[in-house]
Amino acid sequence: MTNAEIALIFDHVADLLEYQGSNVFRVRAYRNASRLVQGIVEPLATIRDDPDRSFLDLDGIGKDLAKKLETLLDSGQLPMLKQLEEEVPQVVFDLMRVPGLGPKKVKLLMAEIELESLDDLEKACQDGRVSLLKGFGKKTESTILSNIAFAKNPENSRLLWNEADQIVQLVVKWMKECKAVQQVEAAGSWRRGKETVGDIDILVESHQPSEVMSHLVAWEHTDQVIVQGDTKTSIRGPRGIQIDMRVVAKESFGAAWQYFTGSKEHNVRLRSRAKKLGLSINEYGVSQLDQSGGKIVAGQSEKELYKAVGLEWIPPELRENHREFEFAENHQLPKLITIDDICGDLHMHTTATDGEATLLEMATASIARGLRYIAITDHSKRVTMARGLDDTRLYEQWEAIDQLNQSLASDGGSPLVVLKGIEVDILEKGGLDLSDEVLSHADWVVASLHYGQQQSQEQITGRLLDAVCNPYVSCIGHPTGRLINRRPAYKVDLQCIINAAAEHGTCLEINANPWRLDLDDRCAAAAKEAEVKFAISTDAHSTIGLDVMRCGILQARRAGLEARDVVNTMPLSKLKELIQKRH
DNA sequence: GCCGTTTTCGGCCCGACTGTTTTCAGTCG
Repeated sequence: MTNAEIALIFDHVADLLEYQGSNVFRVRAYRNASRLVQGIVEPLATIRDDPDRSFLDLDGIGKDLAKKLETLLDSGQLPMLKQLEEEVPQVVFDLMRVPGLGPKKVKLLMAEIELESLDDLEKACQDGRVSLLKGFGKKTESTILSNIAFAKNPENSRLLWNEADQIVQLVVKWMKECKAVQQVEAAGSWRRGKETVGDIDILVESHQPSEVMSHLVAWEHTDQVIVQGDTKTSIRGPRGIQIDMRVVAKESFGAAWQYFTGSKEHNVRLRSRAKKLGLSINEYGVSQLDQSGGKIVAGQSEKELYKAVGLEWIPPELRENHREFEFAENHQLPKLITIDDICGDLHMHTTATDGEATLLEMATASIARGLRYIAITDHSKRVTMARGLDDTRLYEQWEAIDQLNQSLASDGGSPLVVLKGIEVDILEKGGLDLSDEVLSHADWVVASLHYGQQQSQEQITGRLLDAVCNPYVSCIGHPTGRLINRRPAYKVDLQCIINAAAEHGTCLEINANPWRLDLDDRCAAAAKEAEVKFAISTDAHSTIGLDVMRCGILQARRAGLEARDVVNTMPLSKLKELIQKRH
């Protein structure tokens, strides 16, 4: 039983308990446990089998949950879940996912109306049967109806970060045009750089909140007003995404920005920390709990808010209640990598295979973006769909690269060095698509797995391990193969790959393509722990594709990576030394 | 269900908005 499966089970238990009206803190304990387990890369069985370790050492796991973990690992089942599932009909889960319906309302609906599907509820609303129930009215009924329609549309899922970013830029620009607005910042999961964004949070400083609200509502992209109050307004904007806006005064801006950035778990932890210090934090500021009558002691900036509870300012990308509090307390926060640290890009394609731009165009675009070196890594021959390169065509490309480098250098002062690379395919039967002899002449070799993704964990791990151990392989490309919202990762024992990469000095890639972004943050954090080095690469198939580097940077920051963890922050001379050392 | 240099029992973050209530519960973030 994998960690992900266990996490899912705990989350499911939490849903069921919540529906049954169980103690909210008990529900939270299961949710916390689910999150915790999800964040652990090594299999839980490893912890169980280690005599020096115990589940009880995990923060949030007590006697009961430790026992349940054992049961799950031993039997693959949880008797408690079986019991709960018998008590709660399946349709409840669909109902709970409708915005505006929580456990209480769902329970009442289930008790009063015979419901076996979401369609049944839709019909009941249309017939006016829902508005007759106690606590429901005409307004609630029509809200439910439109929310069901919204939930049914598969287009309305979470947006990729860069898709959300485009909308963020639009709405921020619009709000800045409002005269009543002093300051605008985006917050939420967009600011934390999450892979996907469910809604957009915008914070505004103003003395005239109602004018600010009207301005948002009047936006050409506003499809629907969900709520509109004195300090808070929510609308549905482009692509159905919900945009929440809060308006505060200057003295509360930092506190509100912190609150609105989240994550929820980070905020809960922060506020309970404040409480222990005799302080209370809300979105208006930090106040004293004692007899001073709630005197505000901080709130204008995030920095002073964190300082008030004895912490260094924590970068948004780390605010997930993982280890950031421990780091901030001990002045051990990582100095997170920034886009300005990047000197090169070590994974991109050209028209020689499935890229849209020529070698020269990619080089020119890279110079324009301030890069000092790039590696051209087209596909190898196994990737027939992309017209992958065989030995002959690869050598031809390398000759062209030599010539390009010469002409770049002859222009006086070489702005860019192009490395001779290849994205060599990791074959289904094991081994690589090109010989060691050929690979030994490359400057940079990315080894990636594209075929046989349905194989067993043993097979896939074995194939990747062979590649990691090959001295001519510089880096493993997109190490899990997942496509966000489209395709899950292939089955691979990543901890095993990480350990081998650390031992052999092979880099692991953080693929900056917003659909990929693997290694993800938790796996990258585990790899950093093992002292693995990373390459953050765009895998660009066009000149525009080079611009996704910032998405990769965000993922790296979420993993707590620093410039020194990432090889393409190095000057070329040092990078070459590193590659030579492996051969 | 977890947790403890103020606690092994009694806490567990805090506030806005809506609809339907006639003072607030439910939901959301």
